[in-house]
Amino acid sequence: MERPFFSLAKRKRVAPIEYRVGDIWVRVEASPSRGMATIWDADILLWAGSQLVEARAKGLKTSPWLRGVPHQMLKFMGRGTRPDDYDRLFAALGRLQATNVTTNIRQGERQRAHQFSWLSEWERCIGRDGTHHGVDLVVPNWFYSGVLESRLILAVDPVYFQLTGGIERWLYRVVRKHAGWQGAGWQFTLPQLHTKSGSAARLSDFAFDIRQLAKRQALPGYWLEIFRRSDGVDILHFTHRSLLAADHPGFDFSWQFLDRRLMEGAGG
DNA sequence: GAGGTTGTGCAATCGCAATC
DNA sequence: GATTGCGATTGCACAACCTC
Repeated sequence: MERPFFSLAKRKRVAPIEYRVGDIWVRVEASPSRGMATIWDADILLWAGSQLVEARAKGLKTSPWLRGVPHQMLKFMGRGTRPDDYDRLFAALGRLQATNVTTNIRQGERQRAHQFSWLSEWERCIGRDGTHHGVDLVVPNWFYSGVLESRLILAVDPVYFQLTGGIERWLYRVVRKHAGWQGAGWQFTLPQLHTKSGSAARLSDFAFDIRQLAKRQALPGYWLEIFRRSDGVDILHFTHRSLLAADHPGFDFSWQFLDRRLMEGAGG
């Protein structure tokens, strides 16, 4: 998810994402009518993954076929339950099904292209009397096996659903993956982050947004700092708050307990 | 000319009260 | 508890301007 698989914009995006770093490449193509799946649409995949993990934990039989109640799905994702929210949920399902991803990530030792949609299919279940019985959806086999075999979906962090900005959400995923429990934290140049994000914004706009996030310390549990390298390139450095020096203004030991609980939840 | 900052448009999202 | 209506707010993308 740290790769540019989703649009970070809330507006409809049709322009494809092209990403290539070293041997790894990703191309995401959107349906002209529906637009590209967004990072908010990806919440549905988190819901699907959590349903599969929960069912397995209860010893229930699982399959790529899932049935969801829209109201419960919206609650899970921390959304409202207004008519607009239901419409957005169905629009999101459409975008996930219509967005086409081609990549060579997760191909093991072989280098070959893998093409897929985020959802194989979905449909609203409406009875003869017009009553709604939820939503049926089928997740792709790679997603299904990835969730059950290799824990593709990490613990669903409630903090994540509270992040409203697309760049915020994406950066939080990057920071959680890379900073983790690294004592010295982790860092990327802003051009690197811009490329990784697939953002349609200009580098200068993107850099401005990142600076604002660092200024606001917008990522819960992590301390963000920006400094300029000798060659003039800006660097974003991030560290888990509980790993900062005790006299550091961003030090907060309480985050250690919260994140440990989340990680234990992920690990089972 | 490149990169940074500010302002604007507009779709998406939110807050809250009312209604079913 | 779930759904609806509506005004307010938010935030992404873009353009214009500024600074170096």
